[in-house]
Amino acid sequence: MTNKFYVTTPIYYVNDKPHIGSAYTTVVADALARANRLRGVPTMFLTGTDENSQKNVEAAQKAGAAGKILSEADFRSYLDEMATIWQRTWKELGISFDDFIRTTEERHRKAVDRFWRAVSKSGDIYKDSYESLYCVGCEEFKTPFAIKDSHCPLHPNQELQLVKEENYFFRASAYKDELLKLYHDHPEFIQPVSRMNEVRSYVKDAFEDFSISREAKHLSCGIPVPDDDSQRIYVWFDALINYLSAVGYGTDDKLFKKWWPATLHLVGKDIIKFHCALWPTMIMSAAKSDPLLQNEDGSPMLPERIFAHGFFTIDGQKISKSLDNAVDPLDLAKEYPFDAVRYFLLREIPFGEDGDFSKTRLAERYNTDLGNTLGNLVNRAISMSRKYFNNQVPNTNVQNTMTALPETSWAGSEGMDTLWQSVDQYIEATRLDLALETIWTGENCSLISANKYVEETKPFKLAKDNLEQAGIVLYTLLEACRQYAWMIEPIMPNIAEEIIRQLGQDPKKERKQGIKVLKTWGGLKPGSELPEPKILFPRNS
RNA sequence: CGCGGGGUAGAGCAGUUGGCAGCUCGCCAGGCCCAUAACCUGGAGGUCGUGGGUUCAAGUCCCACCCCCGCAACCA
Repeated sequence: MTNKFYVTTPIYYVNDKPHIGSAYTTVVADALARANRLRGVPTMFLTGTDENSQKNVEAAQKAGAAGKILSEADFRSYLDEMATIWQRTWKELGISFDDFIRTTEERHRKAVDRFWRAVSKSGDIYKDSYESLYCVGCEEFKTPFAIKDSHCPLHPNQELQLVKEENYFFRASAYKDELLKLYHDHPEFIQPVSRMNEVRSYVKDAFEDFSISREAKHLSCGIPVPDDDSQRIYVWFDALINYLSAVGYGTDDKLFKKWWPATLHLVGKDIIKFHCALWPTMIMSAAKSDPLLQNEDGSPMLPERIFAHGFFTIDGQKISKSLDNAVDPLDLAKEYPFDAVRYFLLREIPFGEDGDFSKTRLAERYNTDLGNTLGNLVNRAISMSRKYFNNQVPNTNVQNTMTALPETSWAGSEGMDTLWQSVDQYIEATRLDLALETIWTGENCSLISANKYVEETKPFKLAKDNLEQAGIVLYTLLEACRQYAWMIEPIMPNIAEEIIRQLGQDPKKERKQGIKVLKTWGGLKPGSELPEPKILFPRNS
């Protein structure tokens, strides 16, 4: 692994505001970014908007007054407005993106220009007259192979359009073998495995050259082809390059060298072909003529990993506007602390699989996992300490708290180390669901174990006849809570900080000490003040 | 021969490299009283879709079959 973490989400079309699906991708990226930052890894987290699409034009048209012709300025202000909405939504949801790229920005245009010229110099762009069936739904030309009953299988009720025009083509097919070799040599390149298989068979059977431009007269947006103003770059060819332009390709070589290649592209399962097949071949080609895209040995600098996550249904049904079941993440944030929604999204769905979103289930998880198990543990530990130890963390010898009291199942500070190891391992594997599961119900020092430890030792009784032991147990619980807070920080940043504050510590100061210190047993100072606890997750009926 | 997902306790779901079938909710019984009617223990409840096969051992691998869900547009 490299010593930096550059993670991306897809750039989103701005034909609508964010819904729970795009929020999911973005929350996953955010949690991974936070986890890496916490671990001291230099992190770049990129998200943004895809603005050069005909779909956006249509949306802008609809948003405007009926019958009014959309002017260039109208479109631009629509894009600005939507981009603002997306950015604001992410901020309200606590998304810690480091950069937000818009494909209408100058820096992107420059990157695309440089990239196109590089591919062209490599001899992989040619002009050809093209007559083919075009699916407006997919925004792509369909090969005969991909057509069923003279319709696109993805959009069977939409007529395919017969388009005949001069276009530029990208010689992707020239890289087919190199691509297959990449899959073979780097099985981790595409995850989960099922997607790798899907992509591989697509490349083997149906991978052809891509048409990468459209005649400008058909489009009211798009980046002009370098040196040919009559053509506009096809939206996908332009969009993928955002991952380069955001880190300085074409504008800032030094910055680019710092961040590229991307560590991880997070994508939805619907766009894997573009990311897993087209994108690497684009780079392979450009790299031949652009040293900036080459590794030291001259090989192309490809992204390290692409992870395709699944889709949500809402109460078992596909997200659809006609059913009006699209869930607005901002609405959810009104009903629950958004940390709770983040927890739900990341805990509920095995990463990479499809999953279901239901408010009932969210309420259940909120009350049980969060309120009963975590919130209650923090609350009872602090309350008892305050009650029996003068509103302080028991002033006990930390050494004595590293092992459990006899005849209990608590695994001690070693168990806590083991828990950290599992958590780190799962985060590394992008399995946040498993990381959370382990923290909650695992063998070693999970939240459940901690609650059990209370039952086994009964500190509320010990306080009466063995105050020293009571102190040991309570210190153990408080210190465990401190560590739990840091374990869940990437997933629930606000709650984590709140727990730290309730333990009488300053989250910012603690964070500065670095992960190694945070993980070390005994970070909580014996005898320090404990403020009155507040309910972390008020029960919701 | 379209594509994809799935069939595991009443409900919702986990089950990495095959090794005594788990989690949450609900239900029953008990304990506890520090805490958010929260916490802990025990119990009932599963022929892991069906039929074959490989293996000392299969929910997990192989083969066949059955059933369910999504695939106009909006849409990750």
